[in-house]
Amino acid sequence: MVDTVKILIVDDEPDILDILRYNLEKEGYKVFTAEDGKAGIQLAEKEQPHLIILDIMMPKMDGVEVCRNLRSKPIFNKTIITFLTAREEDYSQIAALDVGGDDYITKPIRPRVFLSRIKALIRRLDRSEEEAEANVVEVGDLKIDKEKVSVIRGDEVIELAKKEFELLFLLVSKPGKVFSREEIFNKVWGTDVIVGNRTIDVHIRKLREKIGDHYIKTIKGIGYKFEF
Amino acid sequence: MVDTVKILIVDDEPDILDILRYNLEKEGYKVFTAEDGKAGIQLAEKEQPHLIILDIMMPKMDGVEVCRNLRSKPIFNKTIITFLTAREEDYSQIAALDVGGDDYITKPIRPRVFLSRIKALIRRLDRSEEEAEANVVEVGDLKIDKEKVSVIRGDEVIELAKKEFELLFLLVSKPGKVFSREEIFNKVWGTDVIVGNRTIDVHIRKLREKIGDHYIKTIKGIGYKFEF
DNA sequence: CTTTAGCTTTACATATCCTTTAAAATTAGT
DNA sequence: ACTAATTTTAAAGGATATGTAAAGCTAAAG
Repeated sequence: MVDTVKILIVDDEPDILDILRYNLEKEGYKVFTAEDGKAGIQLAEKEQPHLIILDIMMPKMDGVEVCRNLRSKPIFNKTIITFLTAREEDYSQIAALDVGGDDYITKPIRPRVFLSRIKALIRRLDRSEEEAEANVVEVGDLKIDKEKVSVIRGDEVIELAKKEFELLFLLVSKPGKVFSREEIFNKVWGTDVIVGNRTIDVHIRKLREKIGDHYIKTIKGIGYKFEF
Repeated sequence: MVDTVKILIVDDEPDILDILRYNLEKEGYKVFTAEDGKAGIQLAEKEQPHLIILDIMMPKMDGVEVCRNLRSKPIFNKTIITFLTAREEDYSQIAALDVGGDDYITKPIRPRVFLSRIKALIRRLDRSEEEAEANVVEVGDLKIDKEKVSVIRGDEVIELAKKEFELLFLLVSKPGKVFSREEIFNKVWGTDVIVGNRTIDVHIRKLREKIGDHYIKTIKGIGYKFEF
């Protein structure tokens, strides 16, 4: 369990910073704020917050760019990053998906909704730190056994290699969600390793070979998703 | 949300029953215990607990058998069943999952770990409401899910190609607003790409084909708008 | 030292999506 | 109602991302 959760907000509008800070501090979070991307990155490096909220539309360096910058550094591999975006502003939210954001929240901000959203994200953080995650995750007719690094379908046990397993586990963590290649690289390989861009495909292929074709679907130009 | 969670423990060692009961009751769960499989099944039928913890190694009827028996009855379809197993006996864990177990917990039991594990399982009970807050934009009878890069109408999932999705997303971002061709080009294709001027029309066509004709309206000589 | 398993790279085949084309249909203006 | 402008539509072409088999590499196991 994390005792005090540190949250960094980066937004060029002071009003937004104020209102978010007020709400988050009321819930007991430790809040840091920055008014532009550059300052945000510096502050993130200094404080290493658990969660970072980035406004997408900012002068100079926009949120997507900040995210890409952060995600390129190993320290921020596991940091939860969420975007703030006005619905009308721009549809550039699409780009945010490719960059490895965990979530996005649309303005106008409704404090109650906002908080419950943030809490859901924090829960995820707690869960991954908890020493006792479940050994078995079930999706559709597959049972995924973390301890055994294997998958069970019906009464058949399928042994997976480590990378294969991690890849599958990532996809399964949010069934239906499309994971971009960039996100997969960041989360499975980590940003400090550089591998050729066909590597993912080959692993996907082996996975499909082992567990069956229909679970993992390709979304051309975007990435892969798991469905059952 | 379930108010009082009922947990049934079946184990032939009274010491284990006591220690688990103590820990679970401390957390506010209602605990039932049985010392052999047969009694366990009877109690399960009477109390219909939310979660059942089965020791694998028991004289007479072992945990796997109990689980198989329970799972054959429709009432226990949704019940969460987890096994207690000594770390050495690997094979039985697999067997346990085959038979419809949801998870297994390895002995020796560490109370803190055990409890957080149980809590994780309990969370599954409530998950449907908890995770419900997906990130979708609803317009009319369409639900547009960015994470899944798909559109849902009724119970039908419509998969869109990347450009189609981006185009639709742009139009939907301001329902009613008329987007000029130029604007669409700039936002969806970007200013550095040059494509022929019929390209948009064709994409619009495919969109209409997939989601239905009436959402996207042509404003001749100007552009397109989304309405519902 | 040899073998093996897992991961990555390479190189070519394939499929899907995007774009273009051109004829048909629609709309607006006179 | 006729003409010109604009959009719709079907079909074909092309580009690019992905699929796939095979081989190379590396580190751990025997």
